Amino acid sequence: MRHEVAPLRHGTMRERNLAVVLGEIARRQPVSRARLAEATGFTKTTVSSLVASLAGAGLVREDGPVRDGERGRPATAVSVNGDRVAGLGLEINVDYLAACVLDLGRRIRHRHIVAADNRDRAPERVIAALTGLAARAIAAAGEQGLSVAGAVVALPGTLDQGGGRLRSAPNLGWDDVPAGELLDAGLPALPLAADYDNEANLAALGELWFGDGPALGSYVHVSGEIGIGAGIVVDGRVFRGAHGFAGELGHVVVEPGGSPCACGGRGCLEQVAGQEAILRGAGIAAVTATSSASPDGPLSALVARLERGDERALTAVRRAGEALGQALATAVNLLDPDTIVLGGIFSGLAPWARPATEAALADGAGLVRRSPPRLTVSRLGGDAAALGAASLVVERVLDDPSRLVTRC
Amino acid sequence: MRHEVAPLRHGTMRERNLAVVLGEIARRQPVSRARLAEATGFTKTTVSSLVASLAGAGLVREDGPVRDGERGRPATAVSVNGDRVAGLGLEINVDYLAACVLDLGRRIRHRHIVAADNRDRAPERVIAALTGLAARAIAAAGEQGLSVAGAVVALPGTLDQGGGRLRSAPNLGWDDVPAGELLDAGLPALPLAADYDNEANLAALGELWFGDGPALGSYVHVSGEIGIGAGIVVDGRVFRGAHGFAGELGHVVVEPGGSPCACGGRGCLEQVAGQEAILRGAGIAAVTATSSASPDGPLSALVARLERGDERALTAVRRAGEALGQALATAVNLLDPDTIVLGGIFSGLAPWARPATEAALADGAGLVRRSPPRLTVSRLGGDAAALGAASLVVERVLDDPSRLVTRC
DNA sequence: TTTAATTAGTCCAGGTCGCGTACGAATTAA
DNA sequence: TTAATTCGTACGCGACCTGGACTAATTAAA
Repeated sequence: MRHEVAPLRHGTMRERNLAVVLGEIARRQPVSRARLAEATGFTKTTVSSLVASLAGAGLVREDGPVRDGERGRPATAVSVNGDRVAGLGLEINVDYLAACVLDLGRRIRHRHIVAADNRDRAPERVIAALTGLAARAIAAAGEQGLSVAGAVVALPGTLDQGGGRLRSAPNLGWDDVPAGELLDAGLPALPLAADYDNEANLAALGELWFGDGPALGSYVHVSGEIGIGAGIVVDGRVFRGAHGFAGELGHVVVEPGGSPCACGGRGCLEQVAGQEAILRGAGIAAVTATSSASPDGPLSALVARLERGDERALTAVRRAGEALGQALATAVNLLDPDTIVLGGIFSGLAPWARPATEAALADGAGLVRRSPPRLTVSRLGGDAAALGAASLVVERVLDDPSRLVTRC
Repeated sequence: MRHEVAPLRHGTMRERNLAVVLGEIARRQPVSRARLAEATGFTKTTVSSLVASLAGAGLVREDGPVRDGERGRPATAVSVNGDRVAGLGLEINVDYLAACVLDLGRRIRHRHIVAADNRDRAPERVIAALTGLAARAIAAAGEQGLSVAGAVVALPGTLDQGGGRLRSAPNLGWDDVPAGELLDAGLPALPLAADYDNEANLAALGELWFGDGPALGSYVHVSGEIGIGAGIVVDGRVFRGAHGFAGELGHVVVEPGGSPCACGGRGCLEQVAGQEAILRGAGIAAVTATSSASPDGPLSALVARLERGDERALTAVRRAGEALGQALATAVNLLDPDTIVLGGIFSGLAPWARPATEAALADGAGLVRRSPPRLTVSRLGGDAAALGAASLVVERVLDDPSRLVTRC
């Protein structure tokens, strides 16, 4: 099975070269055409032509003359134009909906989170609520002179590759919902087709652009919520496996023969370190659909107990951290990342869980590599996936601006 | 961190298009230029020009007229020329050296395995022996009119990305050996630079071209020897992780708190299902460097006991199979492959180990995906990695023939 | 047997796009 | 004011794909 290689004609060449120059501008802005020519290897002529196309599409802007070196004619700096094109990120999660708009400079231009218990609500109604949010976001963007190029939607469950069909979302109580179709029907037409992805994958991308950034290298981002997922990012791209189900960290077995899990296995990580398991272990009543109207009610109760030194809570959280470290050690042996990022509930519990996680990680992923990977804690809030989704739109535009450049 | 996108000039376009046409020829051979034009979307003119370049380099051959449809002028079929260019695969392993030559049609033109206990032998001497094998292989290819385009070397240990520095090869007793440099010095100059990779990765590729082929989809290939490694192949390409250490299946923990492992952990898969552990469990004396002059001496002893129904041996092998299944379930949850391929010692032990492996796999990797991946057993012999290495050279030529095409 | 239809491959003009050199523009140093 | 330096553009060139016309080789029908 060979990786499909597409025929290259002049048009494709131009498209790719637009992306090359735009990428270089994004990386070095503000930057002169002369520097771009040096950096890319193109001639100044070619750079000028490409920049002109990009400027025509509003993707790039001239910033006026800038003295670069000591002598000679001053350069006209070119930068990514953050005031014309934007990306829309949407998220459906268990207890909220979120939308955010990012301009091409990845500045947040609009951000709206609506608390709402979506468990066992009809998918159609939830999706209608989301498209409403989307319409308001697009309008808000418009008021700032931004036109939205495309949207990506984060969904909390396993998706069929491509179509955006939500195969199962246990925490939502949804099963085999054609979320992609429903959303395609409800969203306005945009230059780029809408895309759908797992919440864990997009939260991981959010970390790349709004967390520690490129310093992360290749990393595994744990998004612990009621379930535990992991987004695997290699070289700036999400690793999805053959069918898009890669990164199911929650069902790595950490206690062979342990308590049964809904997945059919026994001793899965989720049974030890999932939100419900931790709360149960800490002696806090399990959350029911009705009792959790306030988003992190039970979690803040847990944190309160931890802060006051409650032994039972500490033990439960430490055990969860240890189990997480064991599962992560396995992931490190198989995936060899530079960094592990703890997100979701684990970022809030990190002060108490992290030592155990780090110890277990060092234990299990020691000598094969030189050293275990760095362990960092996410500083992102609940809508990390929406941010990641919007970032993905921005990345798509930067990676292939040709869709927005008028052919001449 | 954006994926580096290289500027595209006319030359690059031509290079890529040569690869497109050559790939299509390889996929459909024998095939007419007219069909190629349809399949690729190029005009007939362009196809003719590209085919002429490829033919000039000896990569492709005209096969004479062939009646394709019912009416009309008969086509001249074009095929990959298997008689001019070849790839060389080399392998250093614990108890043998191997070389093989593959023509562009992936037919084996030369194959030589030399049994030799390389444990604790000086790296320089082993590498000198291998370059001797290589010289003979290149000569044998020459006698058949084949010129060797490049070589890939399989090494049994963890490698630094790129340079071919062997960081550690515990089963060889080698530590931080500049294998790449030594081999570069000893091998004759070839059009393509020599490359180095882990034995497990290359054995996995061997499976792709000499085992079940594309039907495997994305897969994890287990190469159990004294250590246990896994080659992860997604979309026809090896997944290496950030530093090239991905796929260390042997150090996945299957018995938390179990027996200590050289890696610093406890209860690693290798401690339960590695060759030494199985032999110990079956009551067969552990292998020492001197006692294993005959390659699979102790293993065939084990198989003999299994065939005669020895309880102790059966128990050890079943336990190993079960542990392997547990580790693989974890790998499935994280990597989401289509298929698992059992290679190395596990292919010989499959009749006894497989049921336990399959059960454990189904247990741990059940409901998150629709079903656990297919489990198959490799039919390849010991030099799977050498075959994979030579295949990789062939794949490189097919993926980028421009190096061999004389610029005009 | 001739004629029309059909399919394969080549030839030649044309268009796109990057390359290279030359040149004008804008600025600093002498 | 003049020379040096650097930036960006203009214009001709060459690489390479496109498209239509043309030749070649064969089958089906008249």
